[in-house]
Amino acid sequence: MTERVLDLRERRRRDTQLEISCAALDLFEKQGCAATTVDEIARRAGVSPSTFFRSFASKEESVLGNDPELDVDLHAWLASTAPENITITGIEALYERSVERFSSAPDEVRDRLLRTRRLIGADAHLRSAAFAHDAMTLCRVTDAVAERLGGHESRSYARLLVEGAGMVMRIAFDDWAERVDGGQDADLLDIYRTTVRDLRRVVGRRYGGLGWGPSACKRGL
Amino acid sequence: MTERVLDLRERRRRDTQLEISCAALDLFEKQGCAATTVDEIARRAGVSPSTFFRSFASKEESVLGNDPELDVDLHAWLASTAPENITITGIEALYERSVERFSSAPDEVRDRLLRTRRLIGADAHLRSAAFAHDAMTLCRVTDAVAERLGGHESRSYARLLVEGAGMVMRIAFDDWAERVDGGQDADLLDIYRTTVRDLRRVVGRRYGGLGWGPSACKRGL
DNA sequence: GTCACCATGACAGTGACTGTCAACTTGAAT
DNA sequence: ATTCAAGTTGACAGTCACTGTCATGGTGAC
Repeated sequence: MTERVLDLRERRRRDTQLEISCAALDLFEKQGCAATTVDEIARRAGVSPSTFFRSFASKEESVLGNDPELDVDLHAWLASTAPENITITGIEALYERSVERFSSAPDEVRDRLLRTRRLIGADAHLRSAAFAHDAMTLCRVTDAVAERLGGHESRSYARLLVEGAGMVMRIAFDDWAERVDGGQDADLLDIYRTTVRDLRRVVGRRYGGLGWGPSACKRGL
Repeated sequence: MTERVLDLRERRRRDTQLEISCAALDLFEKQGCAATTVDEIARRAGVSPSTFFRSFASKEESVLGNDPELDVDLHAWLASTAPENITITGIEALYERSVERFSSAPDEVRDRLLRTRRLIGADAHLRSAAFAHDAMTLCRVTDAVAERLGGHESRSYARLLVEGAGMVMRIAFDDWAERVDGGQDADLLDIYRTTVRDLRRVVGRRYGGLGWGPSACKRGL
């Protein structure tokens, strides 16, 4: 069994998955996620429901993709970076590369992302599913980061790093979709960088530095 | 129809929900969430499956509670705070009050929270559900905050505020459960405050200030 | 006592998801 | 060309989550 075989089958597998994702996206846009059945998606994609569930765990997952290169980048980065240099800045840089990949991807790919985030913005149920989907990804990333951090920092610290950066990415995507839908010709990379900076603006204050500590809260209400 | 009626029925309703939550918690601990059916939970709680679904949308939701007073606090705070004073510090203070409520709650209440977070830490599927559950709550909070912020800041900014604070809360809860399980007598409120400070430690650097910007990433890999 | 209201349970129905099995495809070895 | 091995697929049965409807019964108000 040479590599070529695996590559060939892998490629076919991805083709099928793409077919399913596109079918699901079309149907979700046309009639909503709730009103769409897996059978319908499978039929439109030209496969059986069995095959659908071999590729995706649920109809929601079928439109929620991941950037596979992100994983590769992450592990390369972790391997080449000393624990004390593992910061949110580094993880944000990884995500920025991913954003760049999307920005310079063919229109078709960028369009699919846009349509997906548009659905997520419009459908609460899908939004929940997207969060759940992210949670699993982020958990894997956190495991890898925490392991590399070793005793340097706690697992909670690793979670703050990873989930913080993930949050920024998620918000940037949604903001981008919202702006594009609003008629602006928004640039995804610009928005991502702005959101990263906004995070500093949001968090860049001392805790309790304002008059609104918990005690003031008690008094005020 | 006086208020007393509503109050009485509401109280009974809450009793039923609590009964269901406890039954679900027990069963999830004993045999896992996946191996537990809604029928089983309902039977143990002494209600019909119909009644179960009248209270909770899914078996996962049945163990994922919310602090109802948080909502009250939030709206009071928003009403009494000028847009330019709406910061993450304020939201963190609200959450801190909620944490205080839990910290000083009866053992039984605190125990239920602990057991829930323990399950969430151990079961990936439940963790996803918890994220999805949080997503809906955070979205409502974001709506309220964004409305109050008005034109002052973008919706993305509001999301960073709300989801950032929510992330800290979530991580603090899980950290607490993990420590308690590890044998330490961890204090929830201490952990929450530490996590809030850790967020500053994580984010308190300039973006791109390290040698690991995106371009370095391209070179290095 | 009676009325209005609402909570509950029974039930039927749909659709998500799982596991299994037989048929088929395809690259590889002879 | 034939055969083999491995993996992919679709068909099918089964379980369970979840929804909607309806009749029943309990409860407080008058």
